[in-house]
Amino acid sequence: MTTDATPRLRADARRNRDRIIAAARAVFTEHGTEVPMEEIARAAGVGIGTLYRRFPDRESLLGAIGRDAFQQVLDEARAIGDRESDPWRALCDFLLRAANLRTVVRFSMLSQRARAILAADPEVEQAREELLEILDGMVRAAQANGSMRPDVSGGDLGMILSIVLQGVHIAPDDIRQDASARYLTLMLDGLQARPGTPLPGRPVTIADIALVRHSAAVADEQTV
Amino acid sequence: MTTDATPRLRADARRNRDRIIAAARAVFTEHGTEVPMEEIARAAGVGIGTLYRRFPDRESLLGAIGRDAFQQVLDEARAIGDRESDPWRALCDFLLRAANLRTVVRFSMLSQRARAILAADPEVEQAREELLEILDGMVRAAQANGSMRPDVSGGDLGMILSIVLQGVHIAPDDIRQDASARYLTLMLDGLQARPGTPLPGRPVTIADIALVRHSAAVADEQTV
Amino acid sequence: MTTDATPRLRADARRNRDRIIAAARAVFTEHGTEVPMEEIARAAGVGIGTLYRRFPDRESLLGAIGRDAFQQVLDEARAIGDRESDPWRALCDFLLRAANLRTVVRFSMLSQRARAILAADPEVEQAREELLEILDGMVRAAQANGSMRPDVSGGDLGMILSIVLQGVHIAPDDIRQDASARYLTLMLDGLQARPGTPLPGRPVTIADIALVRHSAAVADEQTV
Amino acid sequence: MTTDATPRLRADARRNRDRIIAAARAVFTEHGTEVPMEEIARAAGVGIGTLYRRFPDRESLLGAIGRDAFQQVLDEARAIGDRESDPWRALCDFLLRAANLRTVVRFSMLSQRARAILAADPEVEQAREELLEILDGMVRAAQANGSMRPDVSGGDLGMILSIVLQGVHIAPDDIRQDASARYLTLMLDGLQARPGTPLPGRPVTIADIALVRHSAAVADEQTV
DNA sequence: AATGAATGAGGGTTCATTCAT
DNA sequence: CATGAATGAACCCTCATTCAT
Repeated sequence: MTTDATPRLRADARRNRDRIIAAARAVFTEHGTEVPMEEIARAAGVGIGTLYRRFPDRESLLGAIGRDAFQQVLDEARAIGDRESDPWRALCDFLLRAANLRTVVRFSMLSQRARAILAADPEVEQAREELLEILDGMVRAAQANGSMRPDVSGGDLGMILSIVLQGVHIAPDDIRQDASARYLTLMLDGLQARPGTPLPGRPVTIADIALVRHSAAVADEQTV
Repeated sequence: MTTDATPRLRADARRNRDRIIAAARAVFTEHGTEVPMEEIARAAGVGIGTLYRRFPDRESLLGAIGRDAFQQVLDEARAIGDRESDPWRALCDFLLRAANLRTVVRFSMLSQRARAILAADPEVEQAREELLEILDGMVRAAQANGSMRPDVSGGDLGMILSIVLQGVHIAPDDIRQDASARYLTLMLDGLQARPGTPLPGRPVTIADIALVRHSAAVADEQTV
Repeated sequence: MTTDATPRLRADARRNRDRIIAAARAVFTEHGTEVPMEEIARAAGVGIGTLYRRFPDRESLLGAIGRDAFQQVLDEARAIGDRESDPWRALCDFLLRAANLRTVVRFSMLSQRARAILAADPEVEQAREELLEILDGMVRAAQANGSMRPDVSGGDLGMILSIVLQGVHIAPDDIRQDASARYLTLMLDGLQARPGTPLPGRPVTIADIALVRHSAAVADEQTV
Repeated sequence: MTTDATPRLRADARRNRDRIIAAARAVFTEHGTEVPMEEIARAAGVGIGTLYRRFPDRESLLGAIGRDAFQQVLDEARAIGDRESDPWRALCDFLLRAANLRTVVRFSMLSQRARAILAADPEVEQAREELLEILDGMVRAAQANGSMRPDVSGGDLGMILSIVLQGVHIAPDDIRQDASARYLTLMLDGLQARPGTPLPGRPVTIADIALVRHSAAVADEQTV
């Protein structure tokens, strides 16, 4: 469940670590990344001291969850790449499945702080880059065989994924269940349009959004 | 700039009030709705006491900004309705202009707390409802004249707007500038598709998302 | 209403001053001497600025009220001394009437701060001393003619007055109305007892309690 | 020292809790119930955080002290009832001993807030009621055997106790030491007087002062 | 190793007092 | 003069983190 180089942990310590990560993921997702650490400890059923023994501060906990999450999405992406030969289908498939993993990614967008932490984590950064590469490959291939409009690039797909995965807060539960898939599908229909309406801005390449570290440090929380 | 029933305020007090609202809007947008009040005061160039004199707590400040923001968007919507006779063009126009106002709306999605405050404000609620009605009218008209796919409803547009206005955090500034318009345009192309890919879920009506108050109270922060 | 050497005040200023004193007396009595100054201004129907123009700080307001109150009690005491020749009757009369003025004195017991302010006010101090002298005279005379037990002194009567004027907080209104008079009467019956139960401690002279300034400064709020 | 249902506290925590209660009792008595919490923490020799961990707010601390205090007085009352067969002697004994505990009761009269808190505490309320019952029993018995004047009732004794326990603030320390006992003794002599001076008001029954909750809520701080 | 107690810095809010209108 | 706006120091309380049991 984690990719840390955790040398060797007593069985019970290992168990505690996993419970903490799972609890933190749930609590962060539900109440934001600024919840009291004590609440996480409670949700994990451990003492606050134990939580701090495993994760010396909030950052390290966020980092661990982020690594975990990116790794899962990356695995998914690789699997799809291996299995699906039609690039458009692969892209749709990946986006919709990534949507299924959205909860594990979303908290990374909740706070400036969380973002900075993830951006600073080399392991996260690397997974993210590979993910973008895969997306870019799918996009190029789909454009090459004419199934996708040509005025977008791999980075646009990353942007779209980010946008849709954030979810909405204004709808009742049942509608939220389907929301990501529903609006991703609309977006995908838009991506097929040829000729489509001219798009404002310019194609966003994966390089444009690769170096979160620097741009984000500057641009901070200003969002769009 | 505000819609409060502010009976009569000395000129300097009035000026301060406006500066506070403007500063708070900026700071909330930039650093989230939980920033220290002191920071808002500093940004507004007033003492913390002045801030509290005008807005007895964070809620009331959030409420004032929210009322302001919704009012602006609503005015825009009405103006477009009056001016533009082609419903599809009206819809595109409105969405893209609303995007220009996104920063003033976005903070309402930043925290559970902010959401609850806005949902509890009758003036906000009313503006929101009228906004949805206008959207719904545009959608019906556009569908009636064949310029929009029939498997969506007014609430879907509300959802789309919400999603896109949240913005992304992963891109450098110049790209974020255009992001909303760019992806809204893609989405609009998807909305023209006939026949489009079958959409997961069901059409979201404006009634579905009208009563934020209750559904949100239950669903809380879980988001999609 | 005041004894200040207030040179000459415009009629409206004078009116404001009196309204403030009256309002402050009421508000202090009802809510303690630490109420927000703003509340006093509101009760007086003046702006906070006006309040501060007349009384540069809380101390001076407390002082003014205290001087006023002591003066009233002192006038009463003198009048009784002039009118009543039987010392026991004079004493009873005075104590019971002072009880009627208790609200204007009581706040001086509410807070250490108020006490210190009054103790530091020469005018108050002088009125207080004269009051004690009068009490002492009554006591000596009553003891001389055999109507009062001999094992008490003038200071004891000051103590008793203080104690009873503080009132109780545990009773409903109607009972509180009569409480001071009722328990003072009991106390007076005790003071007639000859021979009475031996009293703990020693007679408290007026000298014992004259120099509030010093003893109180040390003993502070320790109360009994 | 406390009657809380404190499940099981680590030894050091227990020790801290007791130190806090003791310190708070002293500080409240000395400086009023509105002293900064920090001062209490300092007096107890603990950090402010520890204080708040044990007592989540000022109320709960006041409540704990109040329960403690009433319990002690009640125990005393019961013990005297068991040991002393002469009702008049029992009464005197009790009043004078309760006087020894006055500091622990007195703060309950310092502020409207403290009073409301105590009134709202069921445990306090119950102890108070039992105390009044005991007093009432003593009064009736003493009147039955002719050792007390008949024109008073149990509630009067409650009133007297309240009044005298409040103490005085105008005397130097050595005199304050004996004050309660001294003036209670005078009062008791008054209570023996047969026939005594007719008392203003009417006998106060224990029922009259039993329901602090309601009457006090209305009458508030107006005191006598 | 796990626990939960202790700590204190930091943010929210109030209010005494000063100052511009 | 009267007014009410502006200010900031002070106090309440929370919570991240450290440390004794």
